[in-house]
Formats: sequence, C-alpha cells, structure tokens
Amino acid sequence: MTLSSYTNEDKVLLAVDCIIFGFDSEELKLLLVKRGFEPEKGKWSLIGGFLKKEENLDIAAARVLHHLTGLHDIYMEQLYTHSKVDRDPADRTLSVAYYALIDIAKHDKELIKQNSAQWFPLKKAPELIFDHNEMVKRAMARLKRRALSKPIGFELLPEKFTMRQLQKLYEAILGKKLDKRNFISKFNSFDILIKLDEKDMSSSKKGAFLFKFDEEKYSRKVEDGFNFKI
Amino acid sequence: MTLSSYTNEDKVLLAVDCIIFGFDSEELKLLLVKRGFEPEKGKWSLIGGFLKKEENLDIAAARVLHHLTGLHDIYMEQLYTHSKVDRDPADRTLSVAYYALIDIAKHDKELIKQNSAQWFPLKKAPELIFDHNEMVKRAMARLKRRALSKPIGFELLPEKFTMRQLQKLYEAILGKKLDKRNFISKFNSFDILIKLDEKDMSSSKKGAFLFKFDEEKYSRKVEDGFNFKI
DNA sequence: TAAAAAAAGTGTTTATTAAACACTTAAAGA
DNA sequence: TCTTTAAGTGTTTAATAAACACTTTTTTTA
Repeated sequence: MTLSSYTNEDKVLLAVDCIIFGFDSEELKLLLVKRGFEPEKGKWSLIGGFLKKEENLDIAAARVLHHLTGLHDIYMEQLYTHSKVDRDPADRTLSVAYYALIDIAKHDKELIKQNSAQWFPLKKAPELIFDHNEMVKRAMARLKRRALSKPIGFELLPEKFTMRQLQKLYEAILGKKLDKRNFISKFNSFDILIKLDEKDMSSSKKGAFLFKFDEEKYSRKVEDGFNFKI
Repeated sequence: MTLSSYTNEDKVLLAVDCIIFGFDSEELKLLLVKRGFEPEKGKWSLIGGFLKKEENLDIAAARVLHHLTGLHDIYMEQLYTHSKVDRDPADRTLSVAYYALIDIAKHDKELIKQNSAQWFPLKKAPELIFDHNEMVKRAMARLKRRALSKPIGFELLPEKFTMRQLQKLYEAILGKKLDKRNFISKFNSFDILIKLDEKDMSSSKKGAFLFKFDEEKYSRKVEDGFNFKI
C-alpha cells in the first residue's frame, strides 16, 4: 500500500482550552488566567495552549493543566471543538474545549500565582476573551448532566468529606436547593460511601461524620450497569 | 492593539467525518462509502473531507454531506474530535465527527451511486477504516441519549408517518421493544403531533392513520422548558 | 448550671411516573 | 361469511420522587 499524503489541504492551528472547576464547600469556582500576550493581553481567559504534532488532544489538555497547577491525573473530558472563522483575531485557530474537575485545596498555589491565575466564583467570573464564555456555559451544562448520571462530584471534594459538603456541591452544580433527607437516602441507596469514625468539627458544635468514596464498590456497580441517577 | 501571530506553533490537517443515519421503517441504516484513494483504498469508510481555511466545522460537515447526498439543511451535530497521533497513517490528521439524520427516501440515489456509497443496516455494517468504528459507536450512544430527551426522530421519518413507524424508529434507536400502549400515551402527552385524515394502507388492511410533527407547538414547548423524556 | 443556639441526624406519607397487561375494531381476501 | 392481520384503545399495579418536622449533640452565654 502506498501512503499518499494530503498535500493540497489547508492546515490550521489547534488550541486546547481548559475549563477548570473547583469547589470551596460553598460554591463552584473557575480558574482563570490574565492573558500575558496579544491579542487581548491583560484580559481574563481560560488557560490554553497549542496542540503539538506529537501529542493527542487529551495529552495536550493534561499538559496545559499540569503546567498551570502542578497537578497530574486529573479528571478531564473533551467538550466541543470551536471553529468560528474569526474567533481568534490573530490567526485562524480552532480550539478544543476540555473541562477539568480538581480539588481546590490541592493545586500549587505559588505556581498559579506565577501564572497570574486566580479562582473566581462562577457567578462572579469576569467576561472572557474570544468564545471562552460560551465554552464555560457548555462546560457547566455538561457538568450538570454528568452529575445527574454518575457520582462525578468526588473529583471536586477532598478525600474525606461530610454529607453536608457533598450535598452543597450537588446544589452548586445543579443550581438548586435539595432536601437533606431525600438527598442522603438517595445517595445511600447507591451504597458507594464509606462512613469513617472521624468527625469534622469545623462547621458545627456537634461535629459531622466524615465519609469517603468507595472506588472499588463504585467500579463494581458501574460494571453491573447500575444507574446513579440523582 | 497589535495582533501578533502564533508563528512557532504546529499546524495540523483537520478532517470532518459524518456518521449518516437513515431509517427504512424497520431498522437504522448507515451510509458508507468505498474509499477511492490511498491509504486504505477500497475499504469502507464514513464520508469525510478536509476543513478549508474559510469554513467553520458545521459548514464543512454540511458541505461534505451535501456533496454526497445532494441534501441541504440536514440535522447535524458535532460529536467528538479524534486525535490519536497515528490515526491516519498517511499524515497527521485530526478528525471531527459529526452525525447526521436524514430521511432515507430523500437523498439523490444517482449521486450516492456515483460516489460509491451504500446504505448498510447498522448491525450488518462492514469494518471501517481508521477509528471510524469508534465514531459510529459514539454517534449511536449520542443518538440514543438525544432520543430519550427530545423528539429528534422526526428527522429520520418522512413528513407523514404512522404511530407504528414512529414506535419502530424508537425501538431501533433504543435497541429494545416498547409497549404499544405505553408508547402512544407517552407520546400523546407531549402533544406535538397532528393527526391527519389520511391513512397509510401499505402495511395493513385496516389502514393506519398518518400523523405529522407539529413544529410550532414543539418550539413553544421547548421555550417553556417542557421535558420530552421518553 | 440552665437555657439558648446551631447544625447533625433521622422516616413516613403522598404524589407522580413507569410498567405490565388483553381485548375489540376494521377491512381485505379466501 | 369466515379468516386473517394489524390498528387502536384504558386500567391496574409497582416503583420512584417529593414533601415534610422533630430530636440529638455540644458549645456558648446568661
């Protein structure tokens, strides 16, 4: 077989942009950077970078995220490829949006400061460059959808968490208040949490039991086709 | 503001590949082409083409589809961007998968013959080149998901259809038998069908009433946030 | 040291939705 | 006129979702 090459076709620049979500026990946050180069220098932006020849997109997105936060092995998912012809005034560039869920306590605070990055509550995030606002909107919609069908939220929580934190997180993602008793009994029916003997004393006098996610039970249930619909 | 250009970054070829679904009253079908050039010449493939500098992806996908079928204004949706480094042995190429839903009766039969394209029942489709099998799998999953949350199926049916055809379509998409009475009462509860005075006599002696989709009512319900969950 | 405050924890009832189920009707063809 | 074939039509039961309020524990304060 002869390998011909597609010599007469147009080539384009391909960027990846990451919508990085965090959660601080109260609200969802977004990690943004102040752009250090033209065009749109000084404005807020998602973190991004260009795909290199020897990478696939997942690798490129992980590299970009690692570069900003120092974190490895982060939950990321490809969202959508944005291609409006004039989306970047500097050059014909397409961008593949990825979203990432990280435990807000874990990233390298020095590193993000060096990169002039900053956490913003989702509702108070500034206007972003190019089509980044649309990317965030899409990411939010996907996150909501995922949260309703699998227990994705654990990526955003510390290893040990209280039921209240878990509920607050779901409330933040879904954008509505949930009933405490219904939420807990729903979640208990999944049977994927381990109740610890420890209590978290930071938010009440009585203290609240800590739980952790039982990855093993979870994987088994996924294999069995269990439905985690909230 | 000075527009700098990203001069040192790698550029890549970007293809679009279309998963084209049709429905023939019995089963879902896929429109495939026999590839006329190397690499993998003579094997079956999704239809595809390269993104041109002056197009966005939606336009490119529509162009590719129109070129094969002669059809305009087809329901298409971007699915996923495939980026494995060696996915195309000829050149470093990424591909954005789109899926399309068309009324199998409408396309230009001559044109597809000229392009050595052919309809295959989904279950009897041949092995495809590159990562096209994976693309089809993803498309099928998306179609299933969409069918459960909005009445997407009308794109696959002729303008007038019987309730039986509609049910068969959903059965084909969801991959399971549905109860006739439950299906009809569910669909009636959406209140987006117009019952015509005509009957289709082709499949029974009694004849079955024809219906058509009420786009106007549907749009109003979408605006009101109505949930079309099957 | 008793009362107030503050969040944790815990079940039951009711409403809604989904699933299971079978006979009658209409018309053509033998 | 009897047989055949698919169309058409409601009700009952099961499962899931939603609504709902009081008790417990411990610290702080009067």
